[in-house]
Amino acid sequence: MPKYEEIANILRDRIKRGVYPSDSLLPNQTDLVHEFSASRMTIKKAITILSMEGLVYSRRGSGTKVLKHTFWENETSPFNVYHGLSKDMKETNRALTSEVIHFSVMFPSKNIQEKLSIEEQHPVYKIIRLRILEDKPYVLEHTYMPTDLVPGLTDEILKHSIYDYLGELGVQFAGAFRNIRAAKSDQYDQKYLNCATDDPILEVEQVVYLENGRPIEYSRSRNRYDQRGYSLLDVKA
Amino acid sequence: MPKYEEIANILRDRIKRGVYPSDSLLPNQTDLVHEFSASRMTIKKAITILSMEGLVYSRRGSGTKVLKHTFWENETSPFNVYHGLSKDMKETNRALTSEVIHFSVMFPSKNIQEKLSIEEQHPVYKIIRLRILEDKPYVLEHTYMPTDLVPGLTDEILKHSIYDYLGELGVQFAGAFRNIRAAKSDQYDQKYLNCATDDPILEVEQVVYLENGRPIEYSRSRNRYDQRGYSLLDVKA
DNA sequence: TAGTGGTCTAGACCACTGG
DNA sequence: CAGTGGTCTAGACCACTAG
Repeated sequence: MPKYEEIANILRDRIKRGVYPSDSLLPNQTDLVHEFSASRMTIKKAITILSMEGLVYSRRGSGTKVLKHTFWENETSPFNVYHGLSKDMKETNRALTSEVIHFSVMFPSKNIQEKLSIEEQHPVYKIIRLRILEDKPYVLEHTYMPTDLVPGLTDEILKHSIYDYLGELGVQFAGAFRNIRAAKSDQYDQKYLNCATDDPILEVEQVVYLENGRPIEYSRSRNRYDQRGYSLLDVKA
Repeated sequence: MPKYEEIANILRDRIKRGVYPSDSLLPNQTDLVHEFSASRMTIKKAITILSMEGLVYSRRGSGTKVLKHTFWENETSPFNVYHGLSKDMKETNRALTSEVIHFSVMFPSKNIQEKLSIEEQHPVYKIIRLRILEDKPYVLEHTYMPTDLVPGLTDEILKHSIYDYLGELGVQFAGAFRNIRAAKSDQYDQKYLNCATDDPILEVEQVVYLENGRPIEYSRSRNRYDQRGYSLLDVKA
């Protein structure tokens, strides 16, 4: 682990423990340089991390202030790259199971071709899974993945975690692009998510990219409106 | 403007013009050091910006690759800090008007007190505005702001842009925290957004923070589900 | 093994804040 | 004015990738 991350971890810990209380100032960077035997560039990098997390705010001339973070301190997700629902839930110790509703191989439609940047002859998996959280229907996921990027996908894997399997394959992610919107529930949603005809759906459309820039997943997640939201933190650059 | 931003701008421009095509490699950092007469740390910082924007991806040992960015290249919003709807729309040359439905001063409820980190005796503005985009109802905004942070707010200002006014006051923002969810439309929504009883709503709940860490705005934006979505880009750190 | 990007340093100068 | 954080440099070492 890089030194700047270690320092960021220590400082974050002090903030959470109240060693540096809300509205107080962090020690100035030169002091931190001495404490951690690091260069100022390194200290600065550590503080930048905390600043991206919304924990502190630095201003030229006046110092680095610890912000009140009550609003998001008990958020589960650290707003970072997607590792699949299974991992999310493991971290919070909530039982997640999956029911495979559909699993096939097909040639991609125009839309899927565009989203996954592939040609018409390039086969893809089509997967529909119902994710069940603590015995209640949670999300209905429609997923498309190029077959060559995920060799050996089986029904058994789908019942557990695709992302665990991708981890075993040594796949590395670069990032994801998402669109979030509200939608009316369709018959599929009503049947599997067990929702009323006038219940809305929170749809998250997502393309996940690999390190080499190739899209590995295009999916639409249909979430029960009363079970799932999306949180995000925007920090001035 | 810092040197690393200037360099990032030049590189971004070259990528968008196709001087560095998709899937090709950027010149290595030492070459860029010579071209821009900068240190490697500065070049690295410039590349980090592009990487945060999802334009390139760097890997130790193999170089920095230009990614395909067709999926989000025509996105309007650069996913950064909120500057108000008015500014968003000015940039895309779309006519936005506002109808002030409610404007009053009140003492905050428990919920508002928490969200704005203020006491019960601390008065706030309560504002309800209907934003109309190109003659069609777009968003119904319920907004609360501490009165002392926004002195001299008038009906006239609300008809145009709060954020323009805050700019005049010299207010500086630090960031925002948002929750996004789907919801059923209520009578208010139906009346002002002109939507059907079974039309869903995309609700964005938001707290905007100042540089000094004080929340300046708590709002709930009720968006017509067929007119507005939310896009975001997640990049591996 | 050669070439790449990631990290780190020590020191410098500057812009800004606040008394 | 003194003290703060923001930027920048030149050079160094290391981790990783690929031929």
